[in-house]
Amino acid sequence: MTTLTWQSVQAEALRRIHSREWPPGAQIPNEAELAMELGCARATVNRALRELAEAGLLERRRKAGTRVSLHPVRKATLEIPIIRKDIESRGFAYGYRLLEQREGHAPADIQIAFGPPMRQAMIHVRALHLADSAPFCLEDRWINPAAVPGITTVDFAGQSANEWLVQNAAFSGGDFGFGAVNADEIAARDLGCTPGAALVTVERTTWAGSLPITSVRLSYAPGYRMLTTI
Amino acid sequence: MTTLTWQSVQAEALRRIHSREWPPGAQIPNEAELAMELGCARATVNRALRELAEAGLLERRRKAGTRVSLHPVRKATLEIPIIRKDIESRGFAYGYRLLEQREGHAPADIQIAFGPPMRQAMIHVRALHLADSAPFCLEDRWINPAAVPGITTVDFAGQSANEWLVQNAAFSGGDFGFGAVNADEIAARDLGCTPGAALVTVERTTWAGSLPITSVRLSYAPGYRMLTTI
DNA sequence: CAGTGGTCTAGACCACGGT
DNA sequence: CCGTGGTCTAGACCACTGT
Repeated sequence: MTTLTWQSVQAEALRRIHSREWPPGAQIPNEAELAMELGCARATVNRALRELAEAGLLERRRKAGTRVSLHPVRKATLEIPIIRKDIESRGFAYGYRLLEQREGHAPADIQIAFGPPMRQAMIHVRALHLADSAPFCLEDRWINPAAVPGITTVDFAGQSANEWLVQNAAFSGGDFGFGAVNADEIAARDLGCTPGAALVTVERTTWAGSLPITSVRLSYAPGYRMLTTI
Repeated sequence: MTTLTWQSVQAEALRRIHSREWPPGAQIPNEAELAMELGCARATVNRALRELAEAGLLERRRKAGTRVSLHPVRKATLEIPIIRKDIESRGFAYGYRLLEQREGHAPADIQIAFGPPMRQAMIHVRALHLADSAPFCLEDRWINPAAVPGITTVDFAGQSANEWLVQNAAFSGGDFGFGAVNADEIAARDLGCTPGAALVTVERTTWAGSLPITSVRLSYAPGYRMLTTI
């Protein structure tokens, strides 16, 4: 007998879901029964179904068993690469230009994102990422110097704050937001687009435990799209 | 002795990564060694490290062992709820209005998204999703009737195509993209915003195997943001 | 209380891919 | 070749939760 892989068990479960053999809302056999029916160990069934549950196709609860989701919440995983990698993977040459680096006090919306008011001056960095010499992405970043010792002496003219922080500041997690804005005069000038153009914006605040490290807002040149599969 | 959970093994691994005990780029002990050191089974170590590898923090290769990623590609998971659920979870009352439903031939960009040219007429649906009676999201959808038998007789005035399809068309996967556009005259009128306003757009094409089912473009009213954590 | 999923274990075999 | 991760198995105990 050929031993089943968890992938084949998962494929069989997907087939039954798609064929309506297990219709939406229905309860499916429990792990022990499936293992016996398919001829594999329960752990294999568990591995297969666990992933489907994580993907939102199944809902599992102890004692209540496993059901096919009525309203599957599709989950798309976005990869958040370093901007340089993003540009290079699109087949362009990467370029970088520091626009501004100074200390100052963050505007209210950044302070709110950081939670407790930061009394210390923060570091403000504005930079432009280029793809084949064309503006690709405008970076507007605030860094909490208290979270990153030694940062006040770093010059971000040669290396982007993005990459420096990845290598020098261990972070444990972050918030991530995504939206659209009309380019203001300054962004339009830096990105070489018309004022009012619709820009994709990505905002990210990263933390080391409960200590905010940095908050960055990326504005992408018009036409930028993020792609993934579900 | 208390048995370790895979979560605690994972937490210990994360601690070593964040503390630079396992610095970026370094090779870490193999599974058998870690299992012995921590006092658990190798399968437990495997489960813990596999998830970290999936998250992009570790890179694992047979024979070569496991290394801490130099440039961790953070992966953010976006949940793609049914629009009604999205609106309700934001605390608004959901409303829906069908704007247009007819048969016709899709524009070139949709046909390209669908791959092989669709010779049969497709169904075009335009609808508006409302949050507390205010326009929230404009839906522009093309449906392949060959993939969804019986759809030509469905009236989407009462139920959104979104929900009808979820319940009646099994799909196996899809492409997902999002970007930003300036509202054109029509979108501005339907969404009640000014022409030129920056709108978040989500485009999704879903498939049943290799058969395209539907391609939808959602344009969200100004101010919409998608949020997640990494 | 009892059924179900969640997890751990010890051992085994195998696939991949550096060397 | 052979070390390493990937996976399967059979059995066990436990945590949660519906009844």
